[in-house]
Amino acid sequence: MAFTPDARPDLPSQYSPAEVEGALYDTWVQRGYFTADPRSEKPPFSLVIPPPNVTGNLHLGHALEQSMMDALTRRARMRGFDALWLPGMDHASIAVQNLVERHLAETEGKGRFDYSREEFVQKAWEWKERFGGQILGQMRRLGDSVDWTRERFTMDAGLSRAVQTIFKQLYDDDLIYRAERIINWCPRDLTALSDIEVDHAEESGELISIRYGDGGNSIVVATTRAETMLGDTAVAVHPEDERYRHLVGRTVALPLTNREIPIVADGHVDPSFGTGAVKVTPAHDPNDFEIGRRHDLPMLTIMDERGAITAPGPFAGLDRLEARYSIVAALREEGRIVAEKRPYVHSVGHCSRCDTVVEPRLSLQWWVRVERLAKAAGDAVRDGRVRIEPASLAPRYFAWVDGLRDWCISRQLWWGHRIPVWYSPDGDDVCFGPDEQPPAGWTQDEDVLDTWFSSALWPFSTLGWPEDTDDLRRYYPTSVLVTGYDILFFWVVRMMMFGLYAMHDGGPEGEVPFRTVLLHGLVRDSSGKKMSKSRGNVIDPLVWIDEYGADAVRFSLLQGANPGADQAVNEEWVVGARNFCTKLWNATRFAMINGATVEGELPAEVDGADAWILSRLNTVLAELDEFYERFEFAKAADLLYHFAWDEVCDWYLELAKIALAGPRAATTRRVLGEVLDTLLRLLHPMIPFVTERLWTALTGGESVVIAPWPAVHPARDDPAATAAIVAVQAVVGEVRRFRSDQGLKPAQRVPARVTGAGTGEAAVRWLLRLDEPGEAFAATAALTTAGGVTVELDLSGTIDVAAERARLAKDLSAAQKERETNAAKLANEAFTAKAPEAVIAKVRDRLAAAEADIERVQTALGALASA
RNA sequence: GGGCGCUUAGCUCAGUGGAAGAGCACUCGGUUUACACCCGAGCGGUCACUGGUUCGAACCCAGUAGCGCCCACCA
Repeated sequence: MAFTPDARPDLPSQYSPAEVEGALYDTWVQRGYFTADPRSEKPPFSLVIPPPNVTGNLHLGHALEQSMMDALTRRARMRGFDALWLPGMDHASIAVQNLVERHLAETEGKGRFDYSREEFVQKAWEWKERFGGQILGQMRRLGDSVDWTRERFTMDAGLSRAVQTIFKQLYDDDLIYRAERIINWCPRDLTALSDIEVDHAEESGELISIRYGDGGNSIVVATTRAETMLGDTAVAVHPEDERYRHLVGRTVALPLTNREIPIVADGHVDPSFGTGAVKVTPAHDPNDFEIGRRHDLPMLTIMDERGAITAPGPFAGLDRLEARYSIVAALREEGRIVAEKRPYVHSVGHCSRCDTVVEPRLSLQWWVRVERLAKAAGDAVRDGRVRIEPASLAPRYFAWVDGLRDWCISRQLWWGHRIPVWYSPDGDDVCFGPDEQPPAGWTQDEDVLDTWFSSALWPFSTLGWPEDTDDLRRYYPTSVLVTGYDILFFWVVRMMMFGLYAMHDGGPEGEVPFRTVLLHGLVRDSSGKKMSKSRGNVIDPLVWIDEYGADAVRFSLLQGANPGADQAVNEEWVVGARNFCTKLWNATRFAMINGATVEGELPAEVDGADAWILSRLNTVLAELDEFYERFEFAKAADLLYHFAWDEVCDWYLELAKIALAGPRAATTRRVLGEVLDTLLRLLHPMIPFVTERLWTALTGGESVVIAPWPAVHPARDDPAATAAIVAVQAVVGEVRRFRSDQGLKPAQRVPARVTGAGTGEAAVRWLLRLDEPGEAFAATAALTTAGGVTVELDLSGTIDVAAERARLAKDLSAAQKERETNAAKLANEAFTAKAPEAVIAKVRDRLAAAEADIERVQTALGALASA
């Protein structure tokens, strides 16, 4: 079978991603492909990037998230939407402040308070300029089709204006207030933290039982935090606890101090825990704070903001931990320690940023009153205005919004949005909007806002809010939000609350920030462990991009992206994805060498492999669209991988080699062009670079970025052609297996008679290296398949009778087992009475097939015996 | 303490009522003119365990064991 190359490919023989990716990306941006146009006739499709923190580098989780978003955006663009993917970064208040502090300590040997606030903030801006650029560069390397003309930063002028505006609205609506409560305090970062910025970990500590008071007036309390006893202002017992009823209302002497504290009855106390009596430290424990409020107890702060004891006496100045040991020792000396349980495992809160043990602390802070906002956020999902994908994660969302407590939004930090409240010299406080000027002599609140406060505005602040802009009208609500399930509480809930509050659409309730929330899982290492610096298993996506190309990294991540599920990654998968790109490269080269074209209409008369592959294209496209609608990236990637490799490359291109040498070569060239053109478009959202390079070379078109998404052509469905190819595949598979079992070298040509293959005979002969039967032809083996194709081979003198007999015996026993299984089912009256007709028919077919198989194998065994 | 999820081939994972799947790894064969980053052929699983429902269970129900995650004011 000979064919003559009639065209030189415009493609080198090897693909080098590094050489083309950067240039392609720059061209896309220059040509404005990624720039959305609010005046466009096209329907809008929009999404905002979860703004990466300006803390340094992107990790594989970002790469996964952005690969998903880019695939969605690029596909929408190809489908004719005016697609906007809005990029940007988050100032990450506490995280960046910590990094800048560490950086300054290392480089200049100074602490935060060695700088003025202005100097420090300036240093943080320098940090942002330096590392923010790095992140944007990584996004370019990955190929993100973001609209750079709309890039935003949470601390830029427009977003700062949005922050101040909504703060004032909430303040005026009495949804922001200032109050003294117990908050989570980080003694290292010297700031308040919200509940979700505290990580709890089981730790082994000690449970110390201490006798308060003496004689008949004594009571034993148990504590893990003996040092806080200096701030005790009561002992609480359960109101119905008979053991202590007589003590309620009396006082006991607090050891190591000369204070008398009351014994109160409170329902919060669990009589079955410990001694059933609990010490009450209202200023240093959230529970005790509540008890204190109910019983009007004094709130005694005994520690400073760094966790050192301030209560006067021998312990003053000691750190909380030192104080604990000293106080226990002192109590022991006084004989007040009744019991010590060590180790005692309990949960301890840590600062999620610096891991310091958090100190509950009575403090004056700003709060968002969340009840009404959280209700609206919950209802929007409950009534279907927002869809959470996968739906199995919705309960987590509800559990959160339905139990949300007021949100502490003030932070004692410098890097962030300063709280827009000013104090008069008399101490009055007034909130000012962005266009208002506080009177001279007033001073602004020192605190900044929780970084999630500005993040919560991201879907509309980035589009111009509070101004009534074209972008805002057109792109809000955004189409979909893609983020990790671990960010559901931090970010998604808050965007819902603020979006519904701020984005009024004439109705009583605002418009949702997005239609769908798509939650992805975490990227883990190859053995399923979480990536972390301390484990040393963090992988920099750039390293893999350098080695295998951005497409390979993207595709391997998407291959593992099952909705809501974590995924383990390892380098071998990236290698596999790289190999896939190479495969596409070579397939396209092959097509071009052989004159594949996209010029002109497809011929009306198409048959054989050409008809089959066009028919398959329809099916694949329909399945692919279905997977995309359900955000099944892994399945979409798998579908295209197998279609491209197994069907297009392994079968269609091989079969095309025959057609290209025959009278229908022109048709096949056109179909080859059509198939690769379509395949490359379908793959482009996932692997943009290699598809762009190949598609432009193949078609001469401007760019696949702006090429239309392929359509299903019902007229190309061809069940007959499909059945014919399936029959060829079946017999080819069977004979290949036979040849392999017989130890025939692949190149060994064998005389054979082929019957029942129709026009597929040439293909069967080509693929199996079969010669025409000569005059001395004597069939020594016959293979028939379900498609009705028979191949008789002449292996005179070379056949390994024993090997083939063993093989056939194995087939026979499998077929017999199959026959028995299905016959038994049909003999079962319960089955035939209750099973659906389709299932029964299937079993009948299988029985018939098994019987045919048995006959075929027995015939073959007979032929073998006479050979 | 409460809630949720997982357990399928050596590894990482699909499959949620009608014949056990993929990728990688492994074995054998290959200088077939797009591709060895390749081609062809294979090996490999009582679907954690025990019971139940059903004509039929990897899939539904109950329980057991192991692993993981989330929430929580475990003094």
